[in-house]
Amino acid sequence: MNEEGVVNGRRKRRPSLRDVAMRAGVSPAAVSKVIRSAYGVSPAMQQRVQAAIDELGYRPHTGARGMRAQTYTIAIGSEIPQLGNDFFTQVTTGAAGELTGTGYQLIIAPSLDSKNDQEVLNALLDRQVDGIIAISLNVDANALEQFSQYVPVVLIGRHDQSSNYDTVTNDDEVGVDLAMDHLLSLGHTRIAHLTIRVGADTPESQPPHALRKQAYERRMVTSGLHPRVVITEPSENSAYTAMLALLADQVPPTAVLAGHDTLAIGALRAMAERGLGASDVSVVGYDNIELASHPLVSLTTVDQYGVLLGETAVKLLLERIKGDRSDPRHVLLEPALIVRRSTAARASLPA
Amino acid sequence: MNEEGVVNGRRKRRPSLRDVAMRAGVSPAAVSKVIRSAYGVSPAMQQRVQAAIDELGYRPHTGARGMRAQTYTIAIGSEIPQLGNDFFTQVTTGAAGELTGTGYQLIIAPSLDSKNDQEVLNALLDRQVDGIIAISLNVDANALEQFSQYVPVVLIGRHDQSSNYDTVTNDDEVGVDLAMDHLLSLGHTRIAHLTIRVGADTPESQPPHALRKQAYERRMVTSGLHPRVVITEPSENSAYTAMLALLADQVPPTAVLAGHDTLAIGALRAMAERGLGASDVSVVGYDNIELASHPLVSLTTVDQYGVLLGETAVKLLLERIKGDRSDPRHVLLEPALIVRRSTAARASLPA
DNA sequence: GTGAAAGCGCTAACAC
DNA sequence: GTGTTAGCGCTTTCAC
Repeated sequence: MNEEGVVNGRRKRRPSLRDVAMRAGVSPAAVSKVIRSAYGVSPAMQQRVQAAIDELGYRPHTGARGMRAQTYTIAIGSEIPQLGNDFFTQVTTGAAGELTGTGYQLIIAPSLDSKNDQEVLNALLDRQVDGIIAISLNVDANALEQFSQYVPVVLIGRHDQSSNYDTVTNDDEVGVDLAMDHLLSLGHTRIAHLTIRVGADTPESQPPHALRKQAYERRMVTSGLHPRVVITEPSENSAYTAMLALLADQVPPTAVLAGHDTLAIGALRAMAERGLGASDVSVVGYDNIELASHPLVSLTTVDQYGVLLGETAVKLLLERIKGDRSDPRHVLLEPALIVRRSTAARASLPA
Repeated sequence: MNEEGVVNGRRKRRPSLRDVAMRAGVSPAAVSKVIRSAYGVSPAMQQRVQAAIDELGYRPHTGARGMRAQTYTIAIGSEIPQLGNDFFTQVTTGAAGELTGTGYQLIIAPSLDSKNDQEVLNALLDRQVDGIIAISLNVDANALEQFSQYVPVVLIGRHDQSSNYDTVTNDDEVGVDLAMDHLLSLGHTRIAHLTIRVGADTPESQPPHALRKQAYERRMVTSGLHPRVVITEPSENSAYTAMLALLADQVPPTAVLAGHDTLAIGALRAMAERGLGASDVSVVGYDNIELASHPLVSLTTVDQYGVLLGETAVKLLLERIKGDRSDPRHVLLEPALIVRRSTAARASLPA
């Protein structure tokens, strides 16, 4: 079990390109060409080299490669709490799927908290990744402009209008409209919006929650209704508390549009405690997290198609990496409304 | 916005150690010593070099570093579906926390499916990571022995008894005993075990689900009861279907011990549809995923303390990396039972 | 089509 | 204490 293995902590060296060249009796340059399947190698040479590679079990050293060329590594930067988010898994699945067979390896660089978000991107630059996908990172547009000078960057979920990096987002306006259409058609008029505080952002960096709020307000006004926005912390518990307050109001809403599913689920909990159902107060979320589909929750919500977002992000990166494109793309994908049991026609009891 | 920026796809080069040396008017070796805070640098030298580093915004090139020394990168290898698992997030949080301030960066290398699990580890070797934490990967003990000849490896959640790599696991036997104690004390006797198929493993590689099943069977037998094992696919939906079948049985169980929380939650869904509660059939899960604590679910479950597992794994890796240790460690941590509302005393209705 | 040689950015061994 | 040198593993001219 230990022959040639680890001897008092000293570790094995892997065969290098030189080793392969010597074994095959050819030059290092020839081997390099073969592993890159570059032009100018005879079939015979290809054979000999490949044989040596197989015999030695040779694999290229990514770090060394990265010094002259690429590392064949695409990275997703995100915060650790996001990892548990179903939306994140969807994006990752899409990205990994799109990369299969390309020779690129996907890695995820998690940041412990928002203070380290920028540092994580730096760590990726240090490691010479070929492309970066950033998701819900607390990094402003200026910093992203800087990063994108060194490596192609795609931002997911934010509507920045940068000329140096690309963005892929769902169309929050459409998503909100779908949700509002649904609630209005069910006869609701007192529709409140539960959302989170959004930092003072430049117009460059439009976080989704700001857009959703604007879309909500616009739609309420054009429908001749009064917007009612409730700000809460981004936790289920805060939403729960906020909803309790709303329900205790003199004129409580008959429907709630939540900024995202976690808030919606907090609201549902408050309703459950008060013994209220969907015909009393209808609730719509945003994101279609896994819990939303659970029969005990059954939340009507907007699905952003995370897998598609991930696939698209990778496509954009590969275009830039190959040099096929240098002008920015800002892709907007259509979301869909998933109707479940948390919404129902308005009960015609009170005025 | 574009001065010195990206010009038709060509990207900026970052300052190198040489650039810093020239700027400070010293030798590259001196700069190298400063950034590694090695011995033999005068305070004056340290000052000059640091100033140049700050002015240029210099950061070391990880790939180049890795050619002679380390990459200061620790990697977690896992399958994508696991990312959404709260247990995974816990482990990652623990690992990242333990690494803060050490200069090491944590990355996650996700494998799209179990066929690629070994390939992901190879990709990490190619990238010269300094240590690997493997979680629920479909890689046998032999392969891990091979990998651990090149880089320190810690396996989480499996009870392999390798002499070359370390393991950190919760004590599945204790966990099952805690759950069984609880169910037995509530008066349950017809206790079924819902679990997933486990590959034909060598005795070397004991996957947790095999151990949990064995512990369950042993405990049933020593209690004079008949074990009843139901195998299902590892999805909530399969568990749901399996549970429906169980409930339709002539003599349905009064309690179910699930191999993990997702199975338990599937079982709960089946019960909810049949209008059954905890006093009809009590359900215990394993892992304490976030959803388990949700008031609408409230699942009694075994908590493996994922954060602690992650911290421990990193400690073991750092010991090996520093060369402090070369003999294997196999750490077993005590889990705890979290009692919630999915378990209750057995209703004394039917015989 | 193939090989020799230089160099990517860094560290380690050794002069000074 | 500081600088010089060689070389890690690879790619890339550029001769041949």
